[in-house]
Amino acid sequence: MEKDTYHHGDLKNALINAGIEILSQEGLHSLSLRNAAQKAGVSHSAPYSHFKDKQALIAAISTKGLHQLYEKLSRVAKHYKKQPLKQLHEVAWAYTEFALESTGLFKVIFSSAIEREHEYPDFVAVSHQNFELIVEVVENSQRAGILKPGMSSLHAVTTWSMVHGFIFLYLERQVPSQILKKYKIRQLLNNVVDQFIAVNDK
Amino acid sequence: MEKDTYHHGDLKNALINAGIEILSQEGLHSLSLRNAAQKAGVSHSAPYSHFKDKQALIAAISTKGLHQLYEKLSRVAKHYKKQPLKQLHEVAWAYTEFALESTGLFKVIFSSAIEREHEYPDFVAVSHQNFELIVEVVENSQRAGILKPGMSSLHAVTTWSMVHGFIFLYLERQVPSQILKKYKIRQLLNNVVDQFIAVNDK
DNA sequence: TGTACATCAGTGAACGCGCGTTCACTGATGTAC
DNA sequence: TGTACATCAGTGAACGCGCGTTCACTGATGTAC
Repeated sequence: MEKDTYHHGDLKNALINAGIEILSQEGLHSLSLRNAAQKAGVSHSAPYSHFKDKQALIAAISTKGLHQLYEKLSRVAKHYKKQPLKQLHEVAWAYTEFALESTGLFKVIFSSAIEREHEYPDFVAVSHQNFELIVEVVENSQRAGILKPGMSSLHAVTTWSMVHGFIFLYLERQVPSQILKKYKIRQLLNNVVDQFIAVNDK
Repeated sequence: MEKDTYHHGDLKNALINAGIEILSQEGLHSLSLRNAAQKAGVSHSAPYSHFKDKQALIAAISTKGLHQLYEKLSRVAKHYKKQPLKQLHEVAWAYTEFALESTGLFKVIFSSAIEREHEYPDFVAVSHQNFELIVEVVENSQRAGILKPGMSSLHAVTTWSMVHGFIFLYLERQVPSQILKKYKIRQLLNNVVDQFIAVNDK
């Protein structure tokens, strides 16, 4: 974060990382070009040498965040490939962990803060990558008889909805406190996923 | 919205309604005290006669919105009480409809925009009311064998997560466009709910 | 190797904007007599 | 019924704030000769 020379050298990445830090520490409401510039140790107009406008910085931050999420999810998915039920649980948990660790980043990624998506093809690409990963996990579960058969992309929307909805309600403090007192978040998530596993109902 | 007298008469409610209108038409980013005051045809400092600060207006708006949601959901729940499967589908649909019709209001309600919840007991109360309604629908389905048995409040969190997550992903334009091209939102929601109905797997 | 120069990343002053909030005020209302 | 007065809802000027964005500039860098 310190600055020795007039030319920063890697200001573009420094601004992206500053933005991610701001999101983690203070939240979306504090994310501004001026704030990111300050955190990168640079004047408030310097970002314009690297980003067209605020949207462009947000797009870069979201893209990097989505890549991080994809890395995390695909690592877990790969590791548990042979155990579909465990894979489903662990990928869902990894998604939840990411949201808990990088709440501000997670929120901005899925907040449609990017208004003109088509101007940021990298973002769209990694977005698809993530969805395809969910589809693969769902198909793996379907093959193992853990999830009902059927169009996997539709089931992927459902599975994603469930996990995403849960973590969102949790982050927004909508889960009743008497439930939070009794259960850890991991237990709640397991319960959510288990409820979803339809076929081999005990 | 017009003003004939120096004293407005019912400015408090007028401001709440103005806020709701702003949320519907322009979204959360446009909701400000000054904007609401202008929409109510009153000077920008008039709101301070009725609300302590911006938080208080947001709390009042959220509370009214949650009441509206509760009215809608409970009407539907009551109507389909004798058909638990249909009840589950229709309540989920009513929730979705509310989010589609009053997107900005829906988002602000579930955005933890209220920072000091305990200062707004009415909000907390109607929030619980809504959750209890979900619990009742879940219990009704459990009695009919449509949902697995188990602690209904936990299952309610799951059910809510699923519907909430789906509509949130939809509103934030996260559902892949190739899926949106093929299916109407009502079909997608039905698919989500059906996937969730575990026991009587065809 | 040394110098002239083009490039362009980063600076800092300036702009206009909308915001939340305060404060001394004004004027409509309703009540006490 | 008519008047004096307290109340308090609503006004408008003012404050300080952070923001995105522009623009003429400066100074570090690397390349052509």
